[in-house]
Amino acid sequence: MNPSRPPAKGSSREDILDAAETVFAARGFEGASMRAIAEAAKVAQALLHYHFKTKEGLFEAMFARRSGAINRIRLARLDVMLARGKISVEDIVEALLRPTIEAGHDPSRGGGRFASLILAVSTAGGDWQKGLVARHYDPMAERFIAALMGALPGLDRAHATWGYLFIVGAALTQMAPTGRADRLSAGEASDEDTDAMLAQAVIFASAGLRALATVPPGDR
Amino acid sequence: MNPSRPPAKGSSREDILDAAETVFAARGFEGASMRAIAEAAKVAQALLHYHFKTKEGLFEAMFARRSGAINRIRLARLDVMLARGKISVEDIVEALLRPTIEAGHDPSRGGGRFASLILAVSTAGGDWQKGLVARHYDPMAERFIAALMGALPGLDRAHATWGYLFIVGAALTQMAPTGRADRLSAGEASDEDTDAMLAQAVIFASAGLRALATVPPGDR
DNA sequence: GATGGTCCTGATCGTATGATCAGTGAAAGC
DNA sequence: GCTTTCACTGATCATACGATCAGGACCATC
Repeated sequence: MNPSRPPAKGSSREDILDAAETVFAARGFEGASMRAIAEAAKVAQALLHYHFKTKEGLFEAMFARRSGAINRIRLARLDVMLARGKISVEDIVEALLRPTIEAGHDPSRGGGRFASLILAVSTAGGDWQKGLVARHYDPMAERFIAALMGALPGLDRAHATWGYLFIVGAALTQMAPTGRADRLSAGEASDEDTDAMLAQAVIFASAGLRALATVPPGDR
Repeated sequence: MNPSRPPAKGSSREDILDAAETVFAARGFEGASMRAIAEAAKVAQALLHYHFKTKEGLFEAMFARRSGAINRIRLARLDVMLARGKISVEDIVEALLRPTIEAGHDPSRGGGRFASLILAVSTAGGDWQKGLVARHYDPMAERFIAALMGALPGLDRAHATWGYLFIVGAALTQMAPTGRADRLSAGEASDEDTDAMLAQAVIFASAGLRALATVPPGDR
């Protein structure tokens, strides 16, 4: 019954991570079951525990793999721009947002489902989930916040932080294809068209940042 | 053991909804158990099924109660402003965001935890959860989108929809007290200070909206 | 050709879950 | 005073969960 050739070495581990990504994104951490992931990966359930020990271990491995890939691209883009000298806010925002959208390594759909996962993790109450975000995203976030302050004189640390968080929140919530944009706009906007969404997000966020950078005398 | 006076009639039903709000917000839909909710409400677990039939029924009842209360306030504020004539974008954004923050009816903490819940529901993949958002939020959303278009000539339906969604996404993700703002800003911003956050959000969002309203000739 | 290691499986464990049901006590209606 | 209705409970059900375990297949190395 087993195919005579075992496939490329170590492939089942990646298969599990792929399946975990799909199932976790669709049903959340608690909603996803090890059985469903194993079935999606077409391996025995015990193999998940063999590779990742616990459900949390599997989740973190999957989370680290994908977020690491995205953040490497983000920082690479940022470094290229910084090396070139003067940067526009638009460039920074685009470097921050586009890699997440393009992160879908399955050809069919972009990284929208992973976006919901980040969102769920980053707004969750649990300490473990907070730790995940802190470990895997904070270092990258600090570099982008610094870059924003560099590009916009007048933007202090507090405002740059709020700006960064607003941008990520605004964009992340729109990456999952929920069909809500289509519904509310009577079809004139669509969350399937991630490129159009990103273009609007860049305009929206950049203007918002510039406004935060020019707070009048009495701010708070 | 039972107190001789049964408390104010129908109070245990509200107690259950209160407890459900707390537990669902802290652990998510799948992570929350009927047992934990019953314990928090200090009633027998079977009573939850007596009042709400299923776990989904309980969730929807709790969701409807809280979102209804928030949206009533939102729309009331909007109507007052519309009746007064000219409206600023800032007013609309504030009318949209502040009620959610102030929605905490427990004195200790604001509606931050409920914000995570909306977020989880609105980005979830399940059809049932999409339906929840559509039923309980879309009518209110459409009125605010229309108001935005009224206040900003040049803002068409598609852009107003994106703007609305960006605003809600940006603000909602910052309402849950995760401590992330404090961390990233080295203490100069805090997500405990929801008033400061809201002030920044209004500045950020209003500028973003104005930018979306003044898209040059070649848009997309 | 035995040994050891790695990848992988089927069967099974204890537990926690959502849901159901028969029944209790008290108020309301007649 | 009897019955009906309502709010509520403790006990229990079937199921699905995460995790574990003993072992099998394969492939090196000696």
